Amino acid sequence: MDIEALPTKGERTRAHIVATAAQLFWRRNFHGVSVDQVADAAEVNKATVYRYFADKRDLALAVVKFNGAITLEVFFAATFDKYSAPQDRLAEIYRLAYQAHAAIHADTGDVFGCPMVGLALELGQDMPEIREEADRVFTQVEAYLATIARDALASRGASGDAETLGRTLMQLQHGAFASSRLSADPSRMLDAGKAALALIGFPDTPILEKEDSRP
Amino acid sequence: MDIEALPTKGERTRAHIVATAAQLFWRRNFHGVSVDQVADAAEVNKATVYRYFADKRDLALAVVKFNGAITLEVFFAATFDKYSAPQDRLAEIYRLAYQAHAAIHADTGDVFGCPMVGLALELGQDMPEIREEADRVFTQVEAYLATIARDALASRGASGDAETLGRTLMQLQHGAFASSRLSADPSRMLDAGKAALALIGFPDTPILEKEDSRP
Amino acid sequence: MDIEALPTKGERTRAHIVATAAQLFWRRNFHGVSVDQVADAAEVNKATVYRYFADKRDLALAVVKFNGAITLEVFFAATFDKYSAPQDRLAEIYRLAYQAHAAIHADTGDVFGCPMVGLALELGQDMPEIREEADRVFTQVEAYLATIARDALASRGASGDAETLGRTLMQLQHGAFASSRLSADPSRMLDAGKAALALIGFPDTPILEKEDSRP
Amino acid sequence: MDIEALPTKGERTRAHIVATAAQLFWRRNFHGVSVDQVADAAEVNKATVYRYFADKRDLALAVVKFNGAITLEVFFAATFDKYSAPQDRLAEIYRLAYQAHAAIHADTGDVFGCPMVGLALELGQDMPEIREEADRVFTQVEAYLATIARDALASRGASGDAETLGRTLMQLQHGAFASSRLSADPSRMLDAGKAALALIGFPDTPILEKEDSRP
DNA sequence: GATGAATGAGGCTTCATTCAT
DNA sequence: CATGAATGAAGCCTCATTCAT
Repeated sequence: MDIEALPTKGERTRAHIVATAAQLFWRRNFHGVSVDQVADAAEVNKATVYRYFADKRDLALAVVKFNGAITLEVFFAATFDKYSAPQDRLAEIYRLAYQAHAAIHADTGDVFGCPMVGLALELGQDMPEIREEADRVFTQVEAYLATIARDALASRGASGDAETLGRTLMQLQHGAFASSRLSADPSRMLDAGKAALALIGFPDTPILEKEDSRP
Repeated sequence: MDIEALPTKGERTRAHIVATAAQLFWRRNFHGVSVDQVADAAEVNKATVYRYFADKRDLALAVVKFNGAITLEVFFAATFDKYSAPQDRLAEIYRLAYQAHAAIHADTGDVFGCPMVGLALELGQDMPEIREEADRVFTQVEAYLATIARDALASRGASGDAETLGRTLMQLQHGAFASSRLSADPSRMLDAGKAALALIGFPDTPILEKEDSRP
Repeated sequence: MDIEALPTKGERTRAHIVATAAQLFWRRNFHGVSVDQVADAAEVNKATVYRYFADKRDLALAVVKFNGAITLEVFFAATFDKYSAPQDRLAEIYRLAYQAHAAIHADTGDVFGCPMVGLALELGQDMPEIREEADRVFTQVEAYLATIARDALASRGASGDAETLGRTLMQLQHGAFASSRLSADPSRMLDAGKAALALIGFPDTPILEKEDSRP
Repeated sequence: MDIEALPTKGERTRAHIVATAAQLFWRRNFHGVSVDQVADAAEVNKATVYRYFADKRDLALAVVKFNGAITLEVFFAATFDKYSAPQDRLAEIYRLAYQAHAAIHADTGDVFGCPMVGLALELGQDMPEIREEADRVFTQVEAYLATIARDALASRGASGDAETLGRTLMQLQHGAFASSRLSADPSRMLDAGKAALALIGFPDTPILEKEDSRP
């Protein structure tokens, strides 16, 4: 993640290209961004892009892996380190997602949804590796959410299938990204977050500090 | 919907092109299909496509409208005509979605997810009309689902916010399509269906005929 | 051959592109000419080239076929129509080859050799069809030369194997083109012509009218 | 020729690159081989190639010189040392050429013809030095063949122009390579060898050990 | 009115070559 | 000195779109 810390110049260049492409693909999709634009944005020559990636699709795969790593590390692992109560963890995850989207929305007026799903839907048929990579990431997401579910059931002394609930939470998370993007409204993320907290039996956990102050 | 029934030849040709493009865009995305391929598949000359649609994006918009109409009519309106109990309606909606995906999966080995979301994510940034059209459709979907929620709450004598529940059901439906496609596994649709039925308080409603045999 | 006479506009365009490319590939080789240059020289858009040829190599194959047809028709069939004595036919063939090369040499200072062999050597490993097409043409050339050999043996009442002699004449013809090009000297064609006429037993047949006037 | 014997490491590296490139250019042509591939095959860094050669074309020129040296030394000088009778010398030359091609054909299924002519035809227009270098080599080849012709005429007590015959033999040799490559059939070399031996008046000299058994 | 033919713009990719360590 | 890294210039090809019959 920390590009500066990479040992060789080549690895730094590669990581810089991936991070740049991730931004562009997220905002304008795979087909909406040319390799020229990636190279320009990354301030490298186009041939340098091809030194590190076999082709544009290979770059997309690297971007999906990059996004997957961020998702798992920044959204889940860090949250799990920071909080231990399941409702706090789930609230934090939605809070982070909401804040990220709200910031971008304030900046651009748009909501870009989940960058992995975007790429996987656009390229999945053409490039099964991308779909599979995304699937692998979401299997891990599901495991994190199942842990939250398990802990929540335990803390409430309730019985239930944590794996099934984990899957539902994961699907609801997909829906949160999709409906936020389709409606261009980041607050859909909060709706989903509340529903998710209700699903694990903690309906009143706040996600934002003063969130219910709006009419 | 019934192309044969349209009054003029022009309308039939146009509808035929839309239906053909809808299939192709669904399976191979907008950028994965050329206008040539649409014309070939529809067995019309390419210039004929441009007689009915200003450009390829205009065709995509027509496809989203077409898909929206099918969704609302075939999936929701028809289901509401056929069933009146909320749990039966919800089960039928997921049953239809599952069956459609399972058939395509058996045929192609792939799962293509929601065709509107696919196009909207691919073109949304470029073409706000498409995103807005999809949003409009899902607002109606949400209304149907809120009706189901309202009826379910009423039939159970339970209190709760049907609109909020409708939104959750709609987001879960998005998640069902997304995770089915990402995992290439239509049975994710059933997982979501069960969760949805549980959400409206009818957890034991079967979606398929003999699926409720617990081990 | 007569482009004007082709029935459809498309066929005329295609034939015009082939003829243009044949010139360019002959003078500057396959890799020395870009598709842009072919399109410019033919005064059509580059995409028009790709309407008629799958790719640049497919164009090269068409050029080899075109050159083969010219060789067989203009050099051999026409000569066989015009003359009946074997020595006259052989002399005419070398005369035509010499004159063509001498004219180009006077014009450009260069000698370009056999256009089929040029393309076949440049692309043969990559594209067996081209090598095979050229081989097919030279099998027919060999048959024409075997006929000359047979007639020559018969007219001299000599015995010998016309097929073997035909092959030698064909190989000598290859050598004539090669050594003319390597030395940039069209008169090597005359050297080979004289040797060929000697091989069929008519060593004193003149190829050019006053050719031995030079010191 | 013997790379190991070269005095300095630089000379050895250079010679090694040339020999490697000669193989690659022979089999896949000049434009079919990238400098990267040459460097990889020679197991040197690409910049090392540019240390020894101004550019890729300069490397090609070195390759032609290398091939010319081999041709003159291995094929002609060595043969002239080994045999003194003209028919033996000519037979040996074709034997060597045939054996080399037959071995490669057995190995790869392909016949690659004369490596100098290949490069000269591909680059001749672009790089006159290459054409001229090849021409220089073939002038020497022609001289060797004229010596054979002269000796053959003398040993048969026949009169005739040895220079002219030498040129014919040289052209026939070109034809032998060309038609072998175009037909992908090394035995064309033997056909030409027999014709060459007939031309110098020794038609029954065998090229291979047991090939003269007539049916 | 429908279609074969044509086009301009731009995308992806590769290559020979040079730089900087 | 040798090498990993970088680059500019093209080349091939495709696509959405329009023209002309």
